[in-house]
Amino acid sequence: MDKTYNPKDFETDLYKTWLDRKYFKAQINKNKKPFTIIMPPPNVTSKLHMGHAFQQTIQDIIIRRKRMQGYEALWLPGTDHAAISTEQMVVKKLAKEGLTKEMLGREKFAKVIEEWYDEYKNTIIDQFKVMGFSCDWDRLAFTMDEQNCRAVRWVFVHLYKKGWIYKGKRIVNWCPSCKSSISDAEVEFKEVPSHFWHLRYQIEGTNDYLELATTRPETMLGDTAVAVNPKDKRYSALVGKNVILPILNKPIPIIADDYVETDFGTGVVKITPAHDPNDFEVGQRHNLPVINILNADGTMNELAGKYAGMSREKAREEIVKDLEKSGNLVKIEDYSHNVGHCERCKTIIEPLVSNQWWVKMDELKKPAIKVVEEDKVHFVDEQYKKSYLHWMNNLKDWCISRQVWNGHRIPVFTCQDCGEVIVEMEDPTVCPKCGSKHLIQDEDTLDTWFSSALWPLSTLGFPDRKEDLAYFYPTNVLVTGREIINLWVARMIFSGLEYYGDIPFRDVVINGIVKDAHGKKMSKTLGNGTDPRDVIEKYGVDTLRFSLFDGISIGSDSRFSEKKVELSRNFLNKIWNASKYVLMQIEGKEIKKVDEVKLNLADKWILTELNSLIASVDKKFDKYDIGMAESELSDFFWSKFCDNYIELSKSDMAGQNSEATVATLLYVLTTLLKLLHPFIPFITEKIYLELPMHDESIMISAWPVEGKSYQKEHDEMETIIAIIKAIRNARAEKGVPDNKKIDALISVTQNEKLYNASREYIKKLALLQNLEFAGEDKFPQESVKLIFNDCKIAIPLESLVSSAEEKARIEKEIEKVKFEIARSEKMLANEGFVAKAPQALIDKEKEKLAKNKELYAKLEQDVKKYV
RNA sequence: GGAAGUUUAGCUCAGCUGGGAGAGCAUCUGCCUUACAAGCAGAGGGUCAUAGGUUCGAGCCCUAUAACUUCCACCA
Repeated sequence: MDKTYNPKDFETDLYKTWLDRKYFKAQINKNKKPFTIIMPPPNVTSKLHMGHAFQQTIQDIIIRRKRMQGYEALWLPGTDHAAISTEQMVVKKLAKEGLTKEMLGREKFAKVIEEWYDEYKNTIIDQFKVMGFSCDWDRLAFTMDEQNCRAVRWVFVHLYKKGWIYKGKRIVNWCPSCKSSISDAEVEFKEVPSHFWHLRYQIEGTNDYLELATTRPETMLGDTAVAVNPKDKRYSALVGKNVILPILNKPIPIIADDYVETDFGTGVVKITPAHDPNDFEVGQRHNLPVINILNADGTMNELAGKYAGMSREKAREEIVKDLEKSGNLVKIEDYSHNVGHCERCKTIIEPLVSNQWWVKMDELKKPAIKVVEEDKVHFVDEQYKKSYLHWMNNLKDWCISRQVWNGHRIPVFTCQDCGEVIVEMEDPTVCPKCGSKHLIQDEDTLDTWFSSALWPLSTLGFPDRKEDLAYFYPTNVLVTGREIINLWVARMIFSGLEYYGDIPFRDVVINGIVKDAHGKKMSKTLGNGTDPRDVIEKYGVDTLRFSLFDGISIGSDSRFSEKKVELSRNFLNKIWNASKYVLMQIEGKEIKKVDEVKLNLADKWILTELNSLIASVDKKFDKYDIGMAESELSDFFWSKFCDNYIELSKSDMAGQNSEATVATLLYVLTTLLKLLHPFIPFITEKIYLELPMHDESIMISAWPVEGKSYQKEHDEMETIIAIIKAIRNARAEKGVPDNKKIDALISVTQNEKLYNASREYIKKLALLQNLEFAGEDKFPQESVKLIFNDCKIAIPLESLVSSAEEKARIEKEIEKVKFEIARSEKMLANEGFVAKAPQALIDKEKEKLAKNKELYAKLEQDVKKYV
């Protein structure tokens, strides 16, 4: 083994070996239980960032443990085609060459997109491989691959025939920059400082005016009514009359509708059905005309008269000016309000009426609500269950058409001759009704989430192959971010239920966000992100992986800092060195198993500790509490194994029974490496392969289970460790430097055998030259005396200890014990406590009291000698 | 506007169905002890956000308040 830990030397090679030996492969195996995770597909064009490193490593940790536990563990990877953002990037690239997608036409454009995907497809995957992810790469899927296209087509046809997909005019969120509709879930609301423009519309046939306020004055061109609340007495006489719309000088009706609040603004609302979702509904109720005044790119259209062709911003300016000129602008107030922005390009969303494809949600959502209510799909963090249900219960129909070219094209064909609409699995060549060959496919493509919703199904072969589905589906756990619970998780749930008849996954783990050292979200624009690739370059993959999980809970946001990376590096270095030490100790020795040797006290202690560790780590894993599992492992490794056991074992190695120590060292180290393997796969494999008695790889070795425990010896060893600590403490307090070995005397009142067996442990760890057994009468006056329940220890320190000092020290000790006794007595004297506290607790308290009283008596006796 | 989460040592966070406040880092002290100075040993450091309440007993349960974070809705 190399002298220093240098991950660069072996990480890449080990991964190659795992790939060559096909350890990540999973296939139907009737002798094993399956355990499946489908990877949330990153965008094809993305590069590894901290979010991926964190979220995907969670899955790798889970799947590696399950594989070791003997499950047929499948982690199925894939990438997403990210239709709109890719299209935007490609369009931008084309623009540099002076081209537009229209110049290329649909077919050629699709080719350019494909080339783009081909170019980027492997970058993210390669980086996932560097991370050590144990995915079954042979199953690598893509949301635009053939299987997905088949699944999308099947589902579209299925829903269409059921009558759950329909085309309809509705208000959509229109992004003038993407030139497409986007779903509600893709709109981000941000508080924007703006104004309230107070306008006045003249009441027809009078010189009176109605005053109303608006945040979007330019939409007045599309006004087809003004509305008041039917109960509002101020205006009730006016309902049914008309007002004159300024600029256009045309009459529009005054209507009454409950939607208007009497106490907000002036209680009068202008109604623009084409450009506001609420106004649209009001318009429907009152049969108002719908006047769309915008083009797809956000400029004003021909219905805007003299403003046609202006941008919406420019039009607003001009209209306000004109209203002011005509005296119809009453005042302008500052007003800050929430404005919808496109999640992708941050452009302000323009609500407008258009003809789109929709999925009816009323029936789809019902079973999807039920399975979550009944915890068949279990949100590991309960709070997300609530928010999921809230969202689902208020779910409206889903707008699935997008006006971009990239993506799954809507498979609806219309016969140009007879108007027949054809929706089938295969593209039609002739109209089945009239035989015409004049068929035209719908121009739109589907929302990316339409295909993502089918991900757990399509990746396993839906709708064609059923064997993998039968074995690996439902998958066990989905690990994803909270921002896509509604966009994605919810849609996978109703999709799985409707199209395959079963839930897509049992557990949903929502992971937090990795923030920077100051708790700020890592973002490209702020430039505060740490690039995981830099960390890997400098410290290796294991270090990065480890640093992401140390002491965090995966559901809450965590902070990442180089400091944490260094701490992780230190721990991995510790593992390396401890392993090096173990290898040195066992070299050339005959190696037996722990159940074949006569174990020493320290061996029994660490084996017992190890058993509780295994139990506790398993428990944490099963709760997906993997950050805590990791810290517990590193605590154990560093403090219990290295600082305690290895140090204790040094004296046993020098003694008669070193074969037990050798066996225990190897067994404990091997077990710890296995437990740590899911977190840090490379270093654990590297060391594992250096150890004797290993299998062909740690990643396919058996996950540890609890062995035999030795509670009595364990507790005895704990006593000895406490004594060692007390001596060390006394040394430090008296200023004895560690490089000075001293002598000590021990007087044992009971369990002499234990102290005989532990003498070397105490000497070695408390840095003693000699530890003599002697009667208390032999204790020199000038010494530090430590009193325990079954022994007393004297450390003669000559000039370092004066009687007065030592007396003061013991008196301090007495005070402490007195305090303890008082505390116990007070508790036990409390009638309420004795009456209501659990018996076990009362007994424990009584026992403590007795022990402390005994100790107190001894200390009192001792302190008298100093009078 | 509605909801959720967080608030514990200087920093990052643990703290189980209520039963003596924990770890790591940082700080201070002593050690290059033959695996490791990226290390070892020891020490100091907290009114558990605030105010009430329930209880024999509250970091934990209840109510209110404050600060930060997030999600949902989108009233012109």
